[in-house]
Amino acid sequence: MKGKRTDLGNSACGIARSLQVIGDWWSLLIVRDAFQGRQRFTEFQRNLGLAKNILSSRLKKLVDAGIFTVEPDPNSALSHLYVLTRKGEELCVILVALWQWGEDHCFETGELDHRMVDRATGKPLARLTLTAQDGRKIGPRDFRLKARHG
Amino acid sequence: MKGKRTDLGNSACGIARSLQVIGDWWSLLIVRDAFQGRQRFTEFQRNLGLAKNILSSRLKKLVDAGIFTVEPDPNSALSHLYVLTRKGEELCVILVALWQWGEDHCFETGELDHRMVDRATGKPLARLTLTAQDGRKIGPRDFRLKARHG
DNA sequence: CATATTTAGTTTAACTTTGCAACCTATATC
DNA sequence: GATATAGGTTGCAAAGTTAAACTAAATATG
Repeated sequence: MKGKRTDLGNSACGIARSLQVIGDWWSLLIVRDAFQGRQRFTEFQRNLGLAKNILSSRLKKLVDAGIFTVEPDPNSALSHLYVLTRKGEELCVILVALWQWGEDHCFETGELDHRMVDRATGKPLARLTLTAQDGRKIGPRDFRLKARHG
Repeated sequence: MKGKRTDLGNSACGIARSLQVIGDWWSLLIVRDAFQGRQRFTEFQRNLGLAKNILSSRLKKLVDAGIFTVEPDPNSALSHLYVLTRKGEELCVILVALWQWGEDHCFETGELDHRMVDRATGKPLARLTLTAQDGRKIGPRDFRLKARHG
């Protein structure tokens, strides 16, 4: 069996499992657009500029994975809406983590003209930081994976 | 120009910029392995089981992007070490966000046998949560993108 | 010293996935 | 009835992935 993308869906690693679902090239960008209020096939397609067959297959995969549900569109009988589930909404942490890292490391100074802000106050979100159970902030080398039983 | 992957590197979106760098199928898994202490080509290759040419091109891209530096191996003149830079270490937040989401949504109950723990205490990390500047925890619908100047 | 092994790749050939354009179907609107 | 819109499907070309073979240098072994 050659040329086939490795299946990470049975890995013991939570990161690999997540990537199996949302690690495709367009998936997280579709979810990002959904957070910005887009709901229809055509809205995603126009905004992202990806081919319709790819969008179709990604949406199918995301619906199968329980990240979107398909709802009827109250305004149009031939259109339907892709609505984020709870599982999909919880991807917000990953999106913000990606945004903050990109903001820090992937723009020239002054190049970035948007901010991720609190809807209530319009002020930027606080930075996501790794935190221990007791509330201590911890650094990038202060965590590890631990087997549960022995 | 057909069949070519869209370049997200000039997008105004921080998420798209991040994905341009670390959105490839294997890149974040290589970084994950680096956090677990792996440093050599062969260690990555054996552990991840990916083809060597793919590992070679991913490592090249990650070095170019400033996520790894190549250092000489003090124990072997023909081996060298891939060492995470500061920029690479700051991906920890993204990895933990992916881990926690995967832990919640991508395993059957009892299937997951590892935990992401604080190295000092051995206890699981606190959950990453979106937080406003004043410390309020906010939900998945309480943030948005805002243009910086008008 | 000669041979074998290890490390870190590169090259090649077969195969899979992605991407674009063009086409299709069903409903709605003029 | 003609046209537009939403949401696809199909066919083909390009790019990505794989395993396996091959290089080349450094080290280990006999």
